[in-house]
Amino acid sequence: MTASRAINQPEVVAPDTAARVRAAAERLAYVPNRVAGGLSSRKSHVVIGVIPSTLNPVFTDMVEALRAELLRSGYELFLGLSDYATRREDELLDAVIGRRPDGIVLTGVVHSPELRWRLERAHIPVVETWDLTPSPIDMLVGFSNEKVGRVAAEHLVGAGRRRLALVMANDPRAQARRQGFAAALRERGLEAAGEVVVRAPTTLGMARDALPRLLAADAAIDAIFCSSDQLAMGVLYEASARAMSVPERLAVVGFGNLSASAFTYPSLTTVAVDGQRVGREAARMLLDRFEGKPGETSSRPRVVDVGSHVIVRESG
Amino acid sequence: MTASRAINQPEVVAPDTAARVRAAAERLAYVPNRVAGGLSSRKSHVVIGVIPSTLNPVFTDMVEALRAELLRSGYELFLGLSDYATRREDELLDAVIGRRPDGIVLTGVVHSPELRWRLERAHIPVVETWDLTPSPIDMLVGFSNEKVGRVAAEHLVGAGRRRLALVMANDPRAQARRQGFAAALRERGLEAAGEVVVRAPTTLGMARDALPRLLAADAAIDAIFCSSDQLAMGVLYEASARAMSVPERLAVVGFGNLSASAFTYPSLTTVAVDGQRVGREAARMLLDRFEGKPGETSSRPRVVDVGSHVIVRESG
DNA sequence: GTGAAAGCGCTAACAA
DNA sequence: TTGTTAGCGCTTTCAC
Repeated sequence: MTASRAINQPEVVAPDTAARVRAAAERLAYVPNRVAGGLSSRKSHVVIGVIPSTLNPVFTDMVEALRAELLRSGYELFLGLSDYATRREDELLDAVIGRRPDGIVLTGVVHSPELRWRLERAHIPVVETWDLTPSPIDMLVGFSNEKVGRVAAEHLVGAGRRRLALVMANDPRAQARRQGFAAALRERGLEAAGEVVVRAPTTLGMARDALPRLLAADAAIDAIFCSSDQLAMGVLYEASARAMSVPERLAVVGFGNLSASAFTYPSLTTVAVDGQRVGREAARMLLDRFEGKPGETSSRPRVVDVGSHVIVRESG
Repeated sequence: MTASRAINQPEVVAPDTAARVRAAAERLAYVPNRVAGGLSSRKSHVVIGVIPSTLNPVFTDMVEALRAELLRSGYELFLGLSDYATRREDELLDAVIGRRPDGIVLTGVVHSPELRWRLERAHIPVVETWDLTPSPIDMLVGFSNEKVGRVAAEHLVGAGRRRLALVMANDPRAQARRQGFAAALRERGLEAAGEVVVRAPTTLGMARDALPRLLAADAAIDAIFCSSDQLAMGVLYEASARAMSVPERLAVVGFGNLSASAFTYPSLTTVAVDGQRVGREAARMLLDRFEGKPGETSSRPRVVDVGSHVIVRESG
């Protein structure tokens, strides 16, 4: 017990006792077993984040900010990969909950009912991210994907485009963006001039293939909205290969504002979300909860909408 | 105890007993506490992978293959981010070892001496990846970064290029590629016509900035080798913006063969490594070790060199 | 400032 | 097929 104290709160132990413990620990290359510690104290100092795939760089800013913020308060972040598959997410979260992390950060708000029920019963603080819903499991930091689609449509129509096409991934959040885009067009008496849906995880190549298909259906399309900057880059490359000038002949708008998007040529117009803020807010919500005395209601709101906005660059 | 068995090995329990346990578990939304289970059985069924950053997509294939292969044998993969910083890696690994995972997968072979000592003492199987070293901590699946640089230089010189420049990240593996490149040039009586070193984690923008700097130092450079495809894409964009034709005026070669690299325009010549194989081999080495009876020597070699090769595409 | 007792939730080992 | 005992490595609590 004295050894435990010497390591975790050296100040309450006599200096020479502490020194002796330290020396022994050093000699034995002792690494505390935090599994046992966590089991006993019911505190793991671990948060597990679940993202669909490391392939998608759109989550990078969120993850890095989340990690940095948690770290400052002595929490470690580990990542699980759900592979864009609901079944896989269920399995993964069984493992995650079973590990009793102090907090869980999820991407997306669409989960199986069983998962939801388990998460609620587990009494582990959960932050859902990257989308909005009227019925979050617990806490939520997101934005309206539907609005992202609307904003993109409004921007393109406002810029005089009339034959607008879509290249969309098939994940639920991308589909929400699609819906918003279509709704905004309808309100203006327009409709989409074409659409290609690609399967997540997406690649640049899928987007390159999409352009000729859209053109075959309607050779006069003058704008394309893609569900991610990655897809938009693919369209940009294909346009370049076909010597279709962007933005004169074709406007291209993406989503996510990847760190690369400002530096493509032409640079990419995109609907941006402040990923760092998502990560930071999520971390703070969790940290608030960790510190809160039981029964005390936190001052921090449990739902934050970080919004989104168009960043106009050269591509449209 | 019967409940424990009913959940973990239902076949050894009377059918109706098992059914009653299942029903109760269902009703209570019981999720086994794998922390306690792991503490007791000394088996966590978790492997922790440490990568520098989710930002760098070069590790994606490795991570996905590693995850898939482990999953098939009932192991879960979690990821920790080391941020390209040795100090951070030390802290992170204290947390990792403290969690007593069944295995650890590291990227890179350069670690602090204390870390090495701790890892050895912890008796947790460790696979280092993405590089070679004569003195691995335990197991190793990698390739020679030095050779990657050589191969790139040989390819470019073989293609008639004579004024070769470099855009390199400052991480140890990129620096090894640089050394190999320089050595191969020296052996041919050449030397690098310019070099820009950028700080990891790198961005496309850094590479765009690098091109004018190289050109200012030597306007006649005819080839650039970049330490990653990401940087190479930045150079490609900048060349495009300056209307420098690639590959006629300037050859560009990257490293990593990102999924995007085949689909850029012009498509990117790169030195490729089979990341999936790295992940698969690492997983199998670990699984072999997990299954091995103590004292039994595994049949699988402890060091695998997966090699690297040039993929010639349009950019050079 | 130090220590002894109990227990976190589970499983290994052995007994019935 | 089921149950009992002990203990994984630590922290909580309380006594000294």
